[in-house]
Amino acid sequence: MTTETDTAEELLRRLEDGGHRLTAPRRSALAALAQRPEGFTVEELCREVPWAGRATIYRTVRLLVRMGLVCKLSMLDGKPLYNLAQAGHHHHAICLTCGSVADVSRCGVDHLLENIQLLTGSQVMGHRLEVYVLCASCRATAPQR
Amino acid sequence: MTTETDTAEELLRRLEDGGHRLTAPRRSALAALAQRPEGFTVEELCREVPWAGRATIYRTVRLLVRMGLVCKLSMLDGKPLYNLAQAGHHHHAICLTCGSVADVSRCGVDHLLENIQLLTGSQVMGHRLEVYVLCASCRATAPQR
DNA sequence: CGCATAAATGAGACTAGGTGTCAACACATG
DNA sequence: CATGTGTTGACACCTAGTCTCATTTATGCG
Ligand SMILES: [Zn+2]
Ligand SMILES: [Zn+2]
Ligand SMILES: [Zn+2]
Ligand SMILES: [Zn+2]
Repeated sequence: MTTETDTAEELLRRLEDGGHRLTAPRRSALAALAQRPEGFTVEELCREVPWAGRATIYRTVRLLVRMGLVCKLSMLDGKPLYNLAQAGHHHHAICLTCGSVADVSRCGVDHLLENIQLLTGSQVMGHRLEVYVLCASCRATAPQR
Repeated sequence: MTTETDTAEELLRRLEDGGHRLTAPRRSALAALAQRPEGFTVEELCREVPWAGRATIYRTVRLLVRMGLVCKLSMLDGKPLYNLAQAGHHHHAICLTCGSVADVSRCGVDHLLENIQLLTGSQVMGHRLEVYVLCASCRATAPQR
């Protein structure tokens, strides 16, 4: 299985492959980030790596998002949340109670997008789908009342 | 056909029905809002009704969102955009060029949501689907290069 | 109508989330 | 070693939004 350290190493490798330098602040940010499979905010990272500049952390996360290594998603109220990206196009099932994020790989909206294109004459450029759930373990600990 | 004034009147009526007072700032905010079928930001409303307090405008929009009369949606970068709600559950096709918002009533993701529920054991509580498009008129004026 | 009172307002402080600037620094390369 | 590009961090600044609290106002009741 993949450990958090492996994940951080992998991210570092990808950064390097992309022609980016592996600096101390980046290593720390990636290490902190890799330990949070449940999703994170940039401010949380800043608090976990206080000796690195806030702007640097934001720049690092933005870089990772642009490289497709991290996803920026949107909670129901619009608040942003980040998480490590799985490969390829996917959507997110976010638990409203514990905040865990499950990636949903199979995209079932292609048909809807085609319809929109046909009906409105518009060209679909992108889409965002977030599903807000009560995850299995949260259902177990706090059953439906 | 429905004019902007009709729209504002309708919103006022809905507010009143909900037990809310019809104050001058609310009337102005609704009037401004009704003139923007293409979607708006709260800051824009504030600029259009400068003699009403900023907090009041935010409170009014929040009220309308909670009453389901206005939708808060999310651009690709996460920036919020508001628009008048059509009836019932729907999604949004947002033009990246002109910012117009087309409501998409028929929801095609039910099947996907069912799958998520079955596969992960989680209970789907809500979802958000935004489609980013190049609308028909924007395609016409700035054709695909 | 007049009044009580709860709802609503507005000024302004505050927060989260994020970008832009710029001088200083770190490296790699010739 | 010189030079140039990538990166950093302090800090100012921005949008979006909430909170407080003293003051005002809409509305229902007598
Ligand atoms: Zn959960
Ligand atoms: Zn998709
Ligand atoms: Zn358009
Ligand atoms: Zn839907």
